[in-house]
This record gives sequence, C-alpha cells and structure tokens, in this order.
Amino acid sequence: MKPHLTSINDIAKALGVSASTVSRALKDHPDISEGTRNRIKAFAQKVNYRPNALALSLKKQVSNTIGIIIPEIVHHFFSSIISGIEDVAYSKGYRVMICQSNEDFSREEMNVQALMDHRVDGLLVCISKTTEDFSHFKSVYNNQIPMVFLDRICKEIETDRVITDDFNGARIITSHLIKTGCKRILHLGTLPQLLIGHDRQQGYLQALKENHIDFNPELIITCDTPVKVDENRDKILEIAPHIDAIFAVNDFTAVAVMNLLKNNGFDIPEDIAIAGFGDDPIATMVDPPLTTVEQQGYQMGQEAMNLLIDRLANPEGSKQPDVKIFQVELRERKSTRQLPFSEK
Amino acid sequence: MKPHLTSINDIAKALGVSASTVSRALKDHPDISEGTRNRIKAFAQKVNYRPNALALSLKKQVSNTIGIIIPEIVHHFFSSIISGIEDVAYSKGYRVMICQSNEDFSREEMNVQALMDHRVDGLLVCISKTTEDFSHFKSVYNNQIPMVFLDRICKEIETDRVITDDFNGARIITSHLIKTGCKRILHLGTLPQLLIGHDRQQGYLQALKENHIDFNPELIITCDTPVKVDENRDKILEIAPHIDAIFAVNDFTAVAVMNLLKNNGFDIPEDIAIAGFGDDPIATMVDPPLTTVEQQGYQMGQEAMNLLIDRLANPEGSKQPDVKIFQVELRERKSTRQLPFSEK
DNA sequence: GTGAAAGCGCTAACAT
DNA sequence: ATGTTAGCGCTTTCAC
Repeated sequence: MKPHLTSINDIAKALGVSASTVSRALKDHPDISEGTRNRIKAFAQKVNYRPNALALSLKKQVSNTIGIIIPEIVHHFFSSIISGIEDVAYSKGYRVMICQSNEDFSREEMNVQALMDHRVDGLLVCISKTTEDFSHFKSVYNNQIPMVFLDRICKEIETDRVITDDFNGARIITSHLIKTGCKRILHLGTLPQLLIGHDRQQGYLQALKENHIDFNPELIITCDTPVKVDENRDKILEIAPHIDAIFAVNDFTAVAVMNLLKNNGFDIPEDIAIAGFGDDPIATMVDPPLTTVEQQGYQMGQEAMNLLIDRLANPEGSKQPDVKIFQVELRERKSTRQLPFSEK
Repeated sequence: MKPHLTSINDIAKALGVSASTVSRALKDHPDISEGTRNRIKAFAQKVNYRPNALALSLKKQVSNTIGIIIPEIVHHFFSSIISGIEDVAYSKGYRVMICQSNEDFSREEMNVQALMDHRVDGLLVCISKTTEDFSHFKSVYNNQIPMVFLDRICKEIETDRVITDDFNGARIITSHLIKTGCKRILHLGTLPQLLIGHDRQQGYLQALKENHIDFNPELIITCDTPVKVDENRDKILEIAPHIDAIFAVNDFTAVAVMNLLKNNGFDIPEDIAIAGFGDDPIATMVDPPLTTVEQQGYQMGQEAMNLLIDRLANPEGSKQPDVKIFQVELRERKSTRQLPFSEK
C-alpha cells in the first residue's frame, strides 16, 4: 500500500476538475456533460484507476464482504461449502473473507472478532467441534449482523441455518447395513455435544430399533478421525471379531478403520462391512470403494449464501429464521455387502 | 454493518471529551492522565468498543491484510500452504484474504483486482495452470506491491519465490523406480507450459539418462487429474502391458491410474509399480499405499509469508529476489517394488 | 453542469 | 493534559 494507487483526487487535480465531478462522471451521473465524462473516463482508464474498496466501505457503511468461519479447509466437505458460497457471492458482487478455526474455540473467537473489525456485512459459520460457549456468536447476533449457521449449528441462537438431515442419513445407511445382513454394527461417532454427531448416533439407534435389533452400548465408540482410530486400535481389534459391520461418522474415519481391519486379516465386506458419511472423494479411491451417503456441500454453501443475501436485502426482516434441511443420498459401493437378489 | 457499532466519536460524546483524547487513551499515550484514561478504557470495555479496521487502514495506508491467490483449496497441498501462511500471518498481526482461481485465468485476474481494490499490503500467489499471460501480476509488480510466488512461479517477474525442487524430486522418484528394477516407465505429466510439470518431466528424463535408459516419447502422456486418467483410459490400458512402472505428476492422478490398472487385472507393484508426487494424505489410505515424495506445503507457506513480511518491513529493499527451494523426501511405500536386499 | 463542504472512523501535527 | 484541525478516498447534499 506504500506506493499510493491513483485516487479520485489525483484524477481531479490532473484534469483540473473537482473530485465530485470525477466521482459522478465515473458512475455515469446524468448531470455530467458528455465531454467531461469522456475525458475523465479516458484518463481513469489510462492510469488504471480503481476505487478504493476501503474508502467505499467506510463511506457507504457497507463492505460488500461477508465472513466465513469454517473448521478446516482441508476437508473436502468444507472446501465444497466454500466453493458454493464463493460462486454465489461473486455472482452477486460480494467478496468473502475465509477464516479457519482449526476446530479451536479461541481461534474461532478471534475469527469472529477479526471479521467484525473488518465490518463484514454478514457471517457464514460452521462452528468448531470444541465450541461449547456461544457468547461470541451472541454478540454478533446482538449487533444485528446477519449470520447463517451451516451444518453445525447453535440451537440457542435464532438464525437462519442450513443443515444436513444427519438423523435420516445415519438411519438410511444403518438400515442399508442391516438389509444387507449385518446385525452387530459398531458405530464410530463424535463427542455427543456435537449436534451432527448426536443426530447421526440417534439415526443409527433409530435404524436398530426399526429393525428390532437390541442396542449394545459397547458398540458405540467416540472416534471420529484417523488419529483416533489409531489411538483406539486395540479396542477396535478386540471388538472386531464380534461384529459384522461398522458405521463411521465420516469417511476418513471409515477409511482408516477399513485399513486397520484389512491389515489385520479381516475381509471387507464379508467379515465386516464398512460405511461412512459424506462421500468424500477418497471414498471412490480406496479398495474396496466405500459405501457412504452424499452430503451436498456445494449446494449447502450456495443456499447459505442465498439466505444471507436475503437477510442483507431485508434488514428489517423480523421474519422467522429459515431452516434448510438437505437430504443425503446413499452411495452404495463395495465396502458393504450386496443386497440379496430378492430385494433388488 | 447497518447497526452502527460504537465508534470513538460515540465514546467521546458520551464521556464529554474529544475524539483524540479517546484515541490516545485507548493506546496508552503518556500524555493522557491516568484518571481519564481509566474512565475511557472502562467505558470502551463496557460498550465493547472495537476499532474499525477499515478506517484504520484508510488512515494508515496499511491494511495489515495480505492476499492469497491459490488454485483450489480442495487440494491438500494448497490447503497446507494456506495453513502455513495463516499461522505466520496471525502471529505477526496480519489477516489474510484467500481467493481461489479454480485454475481459471480470468478468475485469477479478478482475484488480483479484488485484492488490489482492498488495498492488501502484499500478495502470495500460486499461479493458475491455465495462466499464460502475466500482465495482471506485472501490474501488481509495477505498483510496487510486494508479491511472493509459491510453487508455481512466473519467470518473467522478478519477485521472491518459494518453490519445490521439482526436478530433483522427479529425479529421485524415477531413480527409485529404476533401482527397484523398472525400466519402461510411463510418465503422466501436465501440459508442458506449467513450469512444475516441465521440471518434473526433466527430472524424469534426467533419471533415465543417468541410468542409461533410452527415452521413449510414447511413454509421456499429458494426464494430470483423475478425470484425465478416465479420458485416457484406453490409451493407458493399451500401453500398460508394455511398461513396468508409472510416475504420475501428482498423487491423485497416481491413485486414479492405480485403480484403473487394478480393476483391469494388473498387480501393483509386481506388474506395474506406481509412484506419485506430493504425499497427499490419500497416499497412505489406498491399497497398496503409494510411494511418493513429500512436498512441504505447510513449511513453504510459512516461508513465503516470512519473505513477504521481510519485504513489507523493508520496502526500499532493492535487494535481489529471494528464492527458497524446498527439497522433497522420498516416501517409500508398497506401490513400488522393494529394493533388492543388497542395496538396502 | 460543476464545485464546495461535510462526514464515514480514525490519527497526528499543531495548538492551548 | 486535552482539544482543534486536517486528511486518508469517496459520496452526496446543497449551492451557484
């Protein structure tokens, strides 16, 4: 920023007109005569004039920038969300500032602060796993900055939200395991305070119930990353001989446990069928390819941005929070058993 | 931004002092008496005052924000770079604005423009695959905005750069294939205008030469994504019986071709050994795990940000461009054959 | 049709 | 120790 890009004042001085004339000419204000307008426009073009977005935001009290807070962009689901947001945002003239919380509460607080400091017009947030205190979001809410929660939400704050039907997704995939002959299904889940994890676990339980399978509490382990699979290695291998399927809360955990079992002599899916959640690209690259449910990250991002734009356009909209629930779709692959012929 | 967050003027009015007093008190200017300072600080705290970053940037002509342009955050290598950048940036009080070019030239031009409009202090960029015209970057350079190229660089512009030793990486991995008994090695590469692809291809050729293996031009195919593997499916399967190894320009292409070959009855690595480039997490999750070279994305990001900070601190530094070359490290896994015992 | 002036939020040189 | 003023880049109301 040192080298002073040309400003409206520079143009005004150079052309011997006032700054306001330049400003008007550049935005085709009808008052300005065609002559001056052309002269100014030509000059602006020549010196490659670009309006200072900072000054504009300050003046207009609108930054045309929205903030995104996302746990970790490395995960395909999250980066798909971002792409969905960006594509809508760009097409409507918004910029985005992306912040990663790294699943860390205090980093998330800093992110909120930084985005507020930059006077973003609105916030799109996917809450960190470790967040249990929501006061930073409440402060956003109290300042009436529109905010949309994505995927991971906060029940205590009444905002628009875009979520996956985790309950049904888990129910569908667990039912699929049952239909293909599995009865003793291990669930690798998140800590229960994470709502999506809770809902997926409930969906799992619901599927068991609908199929009259008794629930065995030992068949739920908190284990939601490859690292945790490694930590729980002994426990999992001990249980393995007694189960015929695993439903993991996400795909990379599913893949990690699949590799663990394969390396220990289990046949997938004959000994143990495995299913994940999310349809990460990795699902099609592993052997056998992973059965999972597709979560529409890109579309969720688009929808969230659209909701935010609606709020921005209708600031006084005291209308009820919008809730968009995305259904998931089963992606049946070779890591689970085939449906009996009669069922097909 | 509608709901007017409290400003310094609001505080001044409320407390019956002038704005400058508030400004000074808040930053512990020695002139301000302890009494007023405490009074002001307490009040600011109470109303949760936060300086407007936009106004500050405008005033100071420094935004403390740096722009990142990256092809696609979905790729692990790129998101690692971003994490490296962010961690250094945050620790030095910088914010980042991340833009994706989606490997698209005109999107990249827009990104540059948007970041300039926001008056970022500097730019960290990894050029899009499809970019052949660099005038947008030259304009940044001419405006004396410090810029560091990462991984994919532009030779025509004299800036700091942080790159991988692609030539040596490719040489190391090709040599490894040769050492383990392979002689007819197919290379799946990028379009030759992409410098990293060019260098990797040269490294491949160099390894052949060093080992007195004649180069067969039919053994280089432009094919650098899973989609392109699919498009080149027939060609690859036709060549497959005549080769004993494949070196792919990146890991996801390597994995895609591995799956193609496995599904067509080839044994990996006995029939065909496969090696990638980058050490994406996927490399350890596939079966057999992929031999590849590790590219230090996170460290490269850190280094690039450090270089940029140096430039920012020394604006008049007419010193030569810094070039940091990161070596890669072989990650030997099961997708390539074992070294003969005598070599170990 | 064009210019002068005020103000967005903040800082700093210059008063007092 | 505190206030006044001007200005960062821009828009907009009000003059002429």
